[in-house]
Amino acid sequence: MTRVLVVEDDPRIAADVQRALAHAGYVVEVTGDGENAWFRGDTEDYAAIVLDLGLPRMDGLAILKRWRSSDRRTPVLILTARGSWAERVDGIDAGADDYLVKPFRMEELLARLRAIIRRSAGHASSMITAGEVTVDERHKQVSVRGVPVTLSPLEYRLLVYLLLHRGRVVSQQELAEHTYGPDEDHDSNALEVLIGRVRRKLGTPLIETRRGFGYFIPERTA
Amino acid sequence: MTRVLVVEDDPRIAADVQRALAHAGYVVEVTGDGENAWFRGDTEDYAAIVLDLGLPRMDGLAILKRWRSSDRRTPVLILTARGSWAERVDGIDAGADDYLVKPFRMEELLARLRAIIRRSAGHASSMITAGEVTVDERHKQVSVRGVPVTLSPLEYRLLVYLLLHRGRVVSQQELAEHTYGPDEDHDSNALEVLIGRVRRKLGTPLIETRRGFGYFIPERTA
DNA sequence: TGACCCATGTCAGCGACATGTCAGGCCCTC
DNA sequence: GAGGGCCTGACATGTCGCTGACATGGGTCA
Repeated sequence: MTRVLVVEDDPRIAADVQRALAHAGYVVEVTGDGENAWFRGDTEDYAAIVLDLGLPRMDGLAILKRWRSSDRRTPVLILTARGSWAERVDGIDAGADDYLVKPFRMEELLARLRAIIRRSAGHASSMITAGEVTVDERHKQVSVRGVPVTLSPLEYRLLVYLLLHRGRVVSQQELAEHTYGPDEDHDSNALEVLIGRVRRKLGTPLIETRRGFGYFIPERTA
Repeated sequence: MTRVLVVEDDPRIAADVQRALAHAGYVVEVTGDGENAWFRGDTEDYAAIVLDLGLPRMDGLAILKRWRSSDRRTPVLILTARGSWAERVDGIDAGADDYLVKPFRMEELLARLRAIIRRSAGHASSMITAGEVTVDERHKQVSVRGVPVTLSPLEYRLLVYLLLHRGRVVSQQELAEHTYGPDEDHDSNALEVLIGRVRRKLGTPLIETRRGFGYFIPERTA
């Protein structure tokens, strides 16, 4: 099963692409909204993302940069109306894996998509491990020393984000943004409570507190 | 000797397909007339049938349904100009074994034809099993511990999708998209009701709920 | 045509769980 | 040792998913 996210606000193109991809055997999800796209790309697990530049609400390049800066390495294929060289460079710089100018032939989209998925196949693993804790993205399940632990959606998202950024201190604000979504006000201590619950469920010291800076999961745990 | 019937009224396409199939070693018969196609499919014995929708005199889907309702199980590959999801679903529901959108590459037609012929040769590749539940995709039949269970079309589609993706958590949104088709409004709890009905009919715990994540069928069931 | 049947959607209520809020306590830091 | 950052338990509220009952609507058969 191969899931692909299509981010495109023109409904006609979106429908065409969706049909072609579905027919090629992908499981396709479509969104035309930038915020939504960013959030899904950040929290869900896709084999690849087809990203239109020029979206309402949030620019495609901005979304891509945010994914990359938070370490989501899902391969991204950019679509753009204009084919200017500068824009192409911007896209590649922002971390796109390939680039396609509209209008394009559907076969070409399919070919390029296959290519970037194949290329990325060597990297992606859906298991994340740190210390005694293992996260299985396919099952959305966490285990400690092999024993399954049930986390709620928010707890899960928080833990995965910290794990993806292990070896680095993650500030409360950053963590909140990636757990709850963007532009959520947070003056409360909900995040601290959440951290506490995750710690208790894991039952093993994993998430460290860096007083005044944020939270931290060590890179190598013996 | 492998006979294939091609039902296609566009003479150019018909000629192309005939040439390609003949070249691939099939014995090819062509007709562009719906009545005639139905009659031959009903009385002759083909390894497979390539069926264009949108024929004069008798609609392709209607032909297919008549064959199926009189128990002709010859594998059918549908051709259609439009690739709408609804149409695809209709085709599959009517008993088509596969589906191809025009324009298509001849290699793809050949590959899919080989696939449905091989599948129909009696191999179990169209059987899905998980735990005590078995689904025979060819005959669209579900049984639990060998006892047949009757599912409605929607229930069946939902179950098959979950089974095809067993070992992975499938979100409600994804499941709804593949059960009802894309761009359907989804504010109701119809999907939950459907899940409930499938569970009751199966009578055995198979579909697990991952609260907040989606539904899940385990990969290996003892 | 009318009487039924089946598939499906809708709704309301329930129970369980998820999450936010708050208050008090701990502990590090200066 | 005072203050602020962080933790934790208890509680309140919200949300999710399940279920039974009913409504609807398309098909079928006499």
